[in-house]
Amino acid sequence: MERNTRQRNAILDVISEAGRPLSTQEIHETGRASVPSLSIATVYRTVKDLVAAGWILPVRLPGEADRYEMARLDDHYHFKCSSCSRVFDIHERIKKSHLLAPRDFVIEKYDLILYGQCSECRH
Amino acid sequence: MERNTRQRNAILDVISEAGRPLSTQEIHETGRASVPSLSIATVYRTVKDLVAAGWILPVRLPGEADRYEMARLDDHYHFKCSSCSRVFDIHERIKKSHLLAPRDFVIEKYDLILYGQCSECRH
DNA sequence: ATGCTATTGATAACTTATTATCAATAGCAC
DNA sequence: GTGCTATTGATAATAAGTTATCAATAGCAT
Repeated sequence: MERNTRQRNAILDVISEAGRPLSTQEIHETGRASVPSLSIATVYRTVKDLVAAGWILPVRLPGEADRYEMARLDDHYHFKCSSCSRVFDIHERIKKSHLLAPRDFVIEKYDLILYGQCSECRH
Repeated sequence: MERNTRQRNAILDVISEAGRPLSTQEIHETGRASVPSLSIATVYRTVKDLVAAGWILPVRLPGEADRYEMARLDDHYHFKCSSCSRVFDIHERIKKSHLLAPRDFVIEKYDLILYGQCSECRH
């Protein structure tokens, strides 16, 4: 990541303006608006570099390819719309004391994923 | 699933006695104790049939192959041990009212996955 | 016990996501 | 503007999990 290319700028712009985790396909399609020649290979390469550099984080859902979003410090979880397949960030607080396991298990972290209809699809 | 074979009995026995979701590898390895010739192809075929018949359910974790457990009616969630990679069922109750999303989102279901050290690995 | 055929075991083929390859292109220091 | 070389685009290759193929085997009805 030594040079400042149109492709990299486009990819980081797409991710930072999305406000939700994007798949490599979504990044590719949206990025082509500003760089029509953008290759899926470049998306994968750049995403990999951005993760390594700590700018973005992978969002993993069961049975699905990774999505990516800007690295944030506040913890949050995710909502996947069953209709449009888009994933949204949920910033509502959840009390960790409600996440229970048997007393002899030590909880280090958790993943909470909600599924349902997003505001645009629920009609 | 017309005939009652040693392989199918072994596979269903392994899953029903495990008490936790098993990967196809775990089913294969454990099943070989009773049917040494058991093929991984038979494991996949039988698991597929058992899911279709409603006897077992797939348990999906982010970035991992499906595991399988007996179909149960009570809802529960899962705990994955970061050390031994085994997944356990957690039957502690969680109040759904604590799972929040923006008011214009409709929640249909959720997945909660805890990660940490199981009782055997926490030492 | 026999015969039909569902099932099995071994392995090739496939799938989907991701990475590697390499000639052509384009940042950027000069 | 030049030249060096990092980066790109197109595509082949890879990886891991799962499914298909097919001859050999083994349930089970008779």
